[in-house]
Amino acid sequence: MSDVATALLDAAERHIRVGGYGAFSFRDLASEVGVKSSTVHYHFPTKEKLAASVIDRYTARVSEYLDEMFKKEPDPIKVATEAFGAPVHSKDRLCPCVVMGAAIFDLPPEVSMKVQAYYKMWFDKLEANGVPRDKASVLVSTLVGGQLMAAVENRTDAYDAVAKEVLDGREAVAA
Amino acid sequence: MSDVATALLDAAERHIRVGGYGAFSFRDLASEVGVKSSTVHYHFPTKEKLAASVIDRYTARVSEYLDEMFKKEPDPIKVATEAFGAPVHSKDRLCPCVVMGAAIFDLPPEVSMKVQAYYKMWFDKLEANGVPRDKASVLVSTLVGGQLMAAVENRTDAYDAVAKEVLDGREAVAA
DNA sequence: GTCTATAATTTGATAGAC
DNA sequence: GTCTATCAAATTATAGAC
Repeated sequence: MSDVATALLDAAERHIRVGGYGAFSFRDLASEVGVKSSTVHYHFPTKEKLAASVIDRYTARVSEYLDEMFKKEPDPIKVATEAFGAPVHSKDRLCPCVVMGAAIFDLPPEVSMKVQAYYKMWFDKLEANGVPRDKASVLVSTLVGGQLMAAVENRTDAYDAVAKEVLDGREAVAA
Repeated sequence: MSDVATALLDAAERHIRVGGYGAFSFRDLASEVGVKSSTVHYHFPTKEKLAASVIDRYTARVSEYLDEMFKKEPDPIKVATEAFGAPVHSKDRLCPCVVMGAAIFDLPPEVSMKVQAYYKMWFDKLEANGVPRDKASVLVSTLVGGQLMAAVENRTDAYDAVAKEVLDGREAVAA
């Protein structure tokens, strides 16, 4: 992957985190990276492929991050609450798959499949670490909602409250 | 409110539920209602005002619905899980304020304020029915996430599982 | 209130030179 | 690989006739 292609994916991911698939144009990315829009088309033939590449790369990155986390922290609930909290506590604020997930029925097919694959990655990873599929679905839903509401309310601690509730509930079950 | 204006709001709301603010144009609405795009501008001067009117009307509708519900059902958790479940179990599938909330930083100011006002309405209504503000925030987050993930997974029961968890948790706390 | 017509801009995408 | 130049289409919005 060339430096330009990487920079284009970075720029696209930033825009997607803010407003989803419709929130960037080839010219936006080009001007931010310092090339022309035809150069973007050289690296990514269509917008659909570009967005799919963004989510693909993002999924791989989070997957690796989770593998690292699980080596140090055996509690999957703690890992999940921290992972979904990371964008909230940074300037990114929202996961690209939360923003795009809300408009899943409006996405080009390749992109919606990649978004679904991101969540499947999560469910597989949680299952491999002892969380049954149905519990994983509820857990991810809760943290996704926390992320979204922290953005809407513009309060980091709206997410933290959800995370605390999840962690307390786990202890209650474990006890 | 004229019949045409109402039909335009209906059409806009349908599109927003699928893909948010960017998912419709004046021509889309016009052709669906059977008028020309300039007629849409007669009723709503700008797209921002139109979207704001959609959310305004939606908030008022849900507010009335909640008042009705609370007359028959005193348990606010049950009311909330049913209310957020309604779009999931219909062809609407997503609340317009869930879709738009995910892209809150990308919305025109008037629209993002209306979306925030929708959630404030929820918090006020829950507080008036005995749910403290911080608990309300966690509850709404969880149900919003359930709605979003039911769409992503394309399974109604992804929401139902979240709703069940919320209801079971309430009983545990109440016990 | 609704129409025709159009302005001004932006969009995704392509052809072809270098 | 990157550029200039361009296309065809779509967008929000306005002016003015009826």
